[in-house]
Amino acid sequence: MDELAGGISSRAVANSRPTIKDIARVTGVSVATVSRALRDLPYVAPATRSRVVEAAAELEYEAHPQAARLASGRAWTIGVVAPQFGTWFPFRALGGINSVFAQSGYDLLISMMTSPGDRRRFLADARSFCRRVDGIVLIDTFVSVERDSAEAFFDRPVVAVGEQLEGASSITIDNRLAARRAGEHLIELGHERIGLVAGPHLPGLPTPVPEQRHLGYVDALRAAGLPVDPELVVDGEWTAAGGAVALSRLLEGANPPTAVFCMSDEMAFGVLRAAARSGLAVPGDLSVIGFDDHDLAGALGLTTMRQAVDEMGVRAAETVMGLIDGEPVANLTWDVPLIVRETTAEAG
Amino acid sequence: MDELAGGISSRAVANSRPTIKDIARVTGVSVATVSRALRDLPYVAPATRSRVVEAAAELEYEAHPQAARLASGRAWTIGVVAPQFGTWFPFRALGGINSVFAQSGYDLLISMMTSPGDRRRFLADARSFCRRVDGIVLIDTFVSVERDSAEAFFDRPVVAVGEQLEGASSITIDNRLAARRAGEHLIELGHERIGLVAGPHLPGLPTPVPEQRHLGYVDALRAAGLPVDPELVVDGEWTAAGGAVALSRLLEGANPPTAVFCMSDEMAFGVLRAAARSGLAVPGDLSVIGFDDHDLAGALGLTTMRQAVDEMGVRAAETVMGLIDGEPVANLTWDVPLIVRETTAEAG
DNA sequence: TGCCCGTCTGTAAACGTTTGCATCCCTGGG
DNA sequence: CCCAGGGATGCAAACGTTTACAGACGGGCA
Repeated sequence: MDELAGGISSRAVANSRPTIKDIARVTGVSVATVSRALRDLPYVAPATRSRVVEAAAELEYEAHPQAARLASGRAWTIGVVAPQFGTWFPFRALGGINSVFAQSGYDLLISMMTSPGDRRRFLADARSFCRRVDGIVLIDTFVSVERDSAEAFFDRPVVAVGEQLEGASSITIDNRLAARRAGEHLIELGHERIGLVAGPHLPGLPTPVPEQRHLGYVDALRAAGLPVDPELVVDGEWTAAGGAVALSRLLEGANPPTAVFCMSDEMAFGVLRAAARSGLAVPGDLSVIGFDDHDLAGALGLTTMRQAVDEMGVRAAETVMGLIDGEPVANLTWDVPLIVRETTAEAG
Repeated sequence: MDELAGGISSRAVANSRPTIKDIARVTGVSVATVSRALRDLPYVAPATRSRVVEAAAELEYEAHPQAARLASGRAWTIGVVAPQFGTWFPFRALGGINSVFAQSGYDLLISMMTSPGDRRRFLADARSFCRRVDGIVLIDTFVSVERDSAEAFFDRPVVAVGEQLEGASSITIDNRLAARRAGEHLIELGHERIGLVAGPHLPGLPTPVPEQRHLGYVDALRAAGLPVDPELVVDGEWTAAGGAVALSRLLEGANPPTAVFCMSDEMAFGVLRAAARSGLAVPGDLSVIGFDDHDLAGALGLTTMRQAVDEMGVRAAETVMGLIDGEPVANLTWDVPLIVRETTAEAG
């Protein structure tokens, strides 16, 4: 305890930096006026304001955020909840979100759910988390599976990325449609046997994403009058290593596919590598299409469905700030364009 | 203004949740005792403590962090400064750091420097940043280039990842030695013409990393009595795309290399792809070694020097907490083991 | 028996802002 | 000339904790 009190940081804090009181004394106005002047509120005479601002600069005044937060009742903090922090998606989204808040005066409070239990635990005592934030961005949290109303549960403005939630704004993509488009691209190239490297359910994360993309894949086949062969659907574990294994399994079949749609780029990278190892030329012998437009997809020439994650993050950040300022709830669907690169070609 | 005051969030806050005062009233003790009981401080009778804890649970009391922060003078927040947030390294480190703080009661305040100007701007007014944190983790910020003392400048405990800084703890790797090891691995396999795909200086980020790794590469060649050919050193832009271009340039030379050392795995991925495109077998015709052990390196079979970024992040987090609690400054050098996979082989 | 000391508890003053309300002054219209 | 009204400012009460300090109480020891 003593150490806590006497540590480096408290000593530094104790070396009392100037407060608005000091500025008030120096300029001869009240603290109220100083506070108003410094925050650009109305009802401050221009002359007074400039005197205050000058004095603040002179004294090297720095506002004390904790005090302001207590007094104003606003946390000036946005909570971000993201799962599987090891993977690419939430990182990118976080980058986009951060770029907005960095300039807005809001801090970010991040709650990352790495292990299966984390999500349940977060949901269990979300209240203390909510207490410290003014708004919440949910990234692929799939709260909607268990609760239908965000308003009541979080008691804060919420924007959900990846799902729709009653009482919350949302930014989603149409997974089913995007997957269908991916399938159609391969079909248009003349492929008739198309493998699907699917991502499984992650333990503790009740995402509907795999189903939706699977349905889209089936939609494409059905619409083209192609048979749907369950042997062509293999689990890729959402990882590159899993993707590699998945392709080998696909190639073991009696009638292997000439094209493969992967539910994520990371799995597609594994497929690409496994193809090279098996001596299959891509796209000569095998066409491959991914999903995400991962950082490395461009450099590796992977044809894919682009999920503009950072842009979605930026929009999510802007949306939650809007909600806080009273804007109405809105649902946004983000486009998922097909990016044709060099891993897909006409069926041989 | 009215909207701000009347918005969703402030209304929610205004619906006053129970405070320690309420607990005090219910249990019939003073707020001081409640505060002590709830924080497990000594000098509280067991019976009293349990009554308080029960009442808190009953009332669904949640502490108000802002108030505690103001009163205690501690921010209960750690600042993390990271550059180039688009790349793999800082993300991973952040994941490691977060995993520690998630359970420690500290929040994270992240300052990401994306554009070249960001770093200068951060350094210019680091004071307001420092003001709101109890300790700082610097990831590859290279403050040491311009300031020599962290203590004086930041006025907070600092741990630097990737550089050493007077008055701060540090977690670094020996870039020169690690690069030398990479070179030696290739030399041991019998290679004599070894290309170097180098990362350039990033604008606004004065890192000594490229030089160090370049020196290590030269060390290895010199120690083996091999000639150092400047034509074998090419810029790979730190990106996969740049790596691909770099390899093509290397192959254009009169006497192309039989092996390539890349200063990052991302560049190595580009090299791998360019090799495949040129019809070069890896490792048959060309050996490739990277640096980092990127998430995808394992799945793609890349031989590399492992930089255990997440572990370094974890250690950095623990270290900064230790500093806050009065532990002395310490410098830690992390090991960079060689991970042999499938992209390096005996020179043909 | 008296004293000291350690445990437990309460009182009240911070912590540094924000903000509702009251006040004063000045200007312009009737 | 008076009064309404709005701009500019000050006063003081929050905001919800933490913590220094002071008492009260009881037990062990001289």
